Amino acid sequence: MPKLGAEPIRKAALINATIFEVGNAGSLDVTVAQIARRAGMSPALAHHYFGSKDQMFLSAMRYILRTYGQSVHDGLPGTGPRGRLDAIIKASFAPQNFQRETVSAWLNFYALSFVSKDAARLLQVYHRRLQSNLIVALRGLTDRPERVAETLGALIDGVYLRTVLTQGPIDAAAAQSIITTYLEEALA
Amino acid sequence: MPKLGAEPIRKAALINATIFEVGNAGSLDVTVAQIARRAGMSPALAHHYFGSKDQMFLSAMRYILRTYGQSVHDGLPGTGPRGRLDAIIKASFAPQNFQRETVSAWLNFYALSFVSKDAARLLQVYHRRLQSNLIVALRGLTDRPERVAETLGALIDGVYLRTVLTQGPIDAAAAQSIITTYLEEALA
DNA sequence: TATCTTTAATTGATCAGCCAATCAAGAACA
DNA sequence: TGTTCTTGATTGGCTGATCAATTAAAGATA
Repeated sequence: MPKLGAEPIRKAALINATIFEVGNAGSLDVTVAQIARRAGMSPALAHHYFGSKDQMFLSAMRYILRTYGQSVHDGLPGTGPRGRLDAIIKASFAPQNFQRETVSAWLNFYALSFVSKDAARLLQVYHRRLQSNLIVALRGLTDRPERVAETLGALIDGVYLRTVLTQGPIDAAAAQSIITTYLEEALA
Repeated sequence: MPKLGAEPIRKAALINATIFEVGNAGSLDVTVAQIARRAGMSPALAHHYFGSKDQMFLSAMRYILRTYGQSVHDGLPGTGPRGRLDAIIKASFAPQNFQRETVSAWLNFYALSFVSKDAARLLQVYHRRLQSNLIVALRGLTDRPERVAETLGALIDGVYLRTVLTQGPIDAAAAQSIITTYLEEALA
């Protein structure tokens, strides 16, 4: 039943399934068959659309990074420098970013980026953009925006990681409050 | 040629090989055969000593955490509260912790801990101990040691992650300077 | 000392099953 | 007709794991 225009739908389903399965397994040790089955199609079709398992991983990673970048961008206009800053922080701790599977996939892709040139490049692009956003937002709030941006970026990553790794329910508010407390000290 | 007392040697070799192979692959998608070959023995022997692939992963993780905990403990006596604090920070950014394979394995185990109860427990133990060390060291330096310890712990993780993910040579000194700058602000 | 027994170390052979990937071919639309 | 979509069948190879069998050391016996 070849409904035309299936490609983007199938690809999206496969990317979703990839993130889910990777998150569920806690590692990249998942099979194309698993992913394809989860996405409701045959393994052959998955290969047809992505060519290889590696490409599926990369596309999933691209999707995750794009989604995050988009959520930052959407909140960005903000009012004044401090508004911009808060928008970035808020986006970083949005509920969607705390979904188990997303986080697990994220971590696995981090690890992958040590080895895969493509993954490393993707990560670097996202990273630089975030950093540049932070620096712009910090101008006018401090006389060393680069330095504060570096610390703030690392702190966001660290707090995010710990929040997510800590067992029990996720407390996004507590996470954000650590960030804002730091900012109050650093911008004072 | 059964030289008695081979067990600890073989196990150590396997753990080393596990970390190396996981780090090299950038994921847990490595085979027992790969690991065993790297450790210079047959896959059967690897199974003989560890029972299963999962147990090999867990043992490798245990080893990494123990090594890190030991390096903190070794530097700990320190002189006064600030000495203790610096010892912990120094240990966290010691050269051994920046080895590619170790970091990659670390990240993969983080991801694994979402799914494996055993891995999660290991991580929690290490985490709590580090946190408690930080709090003790911070007493007398601030009137809210818990709060600062939380931020500091997250910051160490974040800075570590970014240092390691950034392409090019590793600048441990720059990493440490971010931490100390934060401390100067927070303890002022 | 010589021989027997026990035990640890080690592997090759083997298992059923799954792997990623390819391809030819069928099915449904334009 | 031609294009897109879809899969079953198939490929060669690798998977984790088990087990029986071999080797050599240590300990016991005489």
